[in-house]
Amino acid sequence: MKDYPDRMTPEQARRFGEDVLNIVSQIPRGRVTTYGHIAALAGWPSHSRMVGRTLRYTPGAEHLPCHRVVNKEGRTAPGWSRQRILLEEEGVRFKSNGHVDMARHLWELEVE
DNA sequence: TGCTTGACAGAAG
DNA sequence: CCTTCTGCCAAGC
Repeated sequence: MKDYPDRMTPEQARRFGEDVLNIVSQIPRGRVTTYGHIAALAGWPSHSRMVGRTLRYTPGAEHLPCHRVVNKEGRTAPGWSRQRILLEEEGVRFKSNGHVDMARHLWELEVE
């Protein structure tokens, strides 16, 4: 019974970061995916917040399609209004409440 | 060592 | 629909 959370070793953290960037680079144009999905694919389902941290603070993430990552409700990143513009330029539709129409654009990488 | 901060998620009101 | 709270967990201070 773990009454304490698993902690990432430096090696696991490094690997996690790689996987996150790797997955983000595969999001197709005009589609979006979520922080939670990426975290789960990387093997750390409870680390959705770490995905956001990685994208924001990792140098080099800017030239990846990180604007295609939104939260589960289709909300864009707080304080990054340009994200919406970038998505709309790819044809992503937003609902009247300002959220991405997830039913239409959600993309999930399949694993065999 | 302890408290605060988030590019999150889910539940509650 | 929106706000607020709790759980989450690495980073900052």
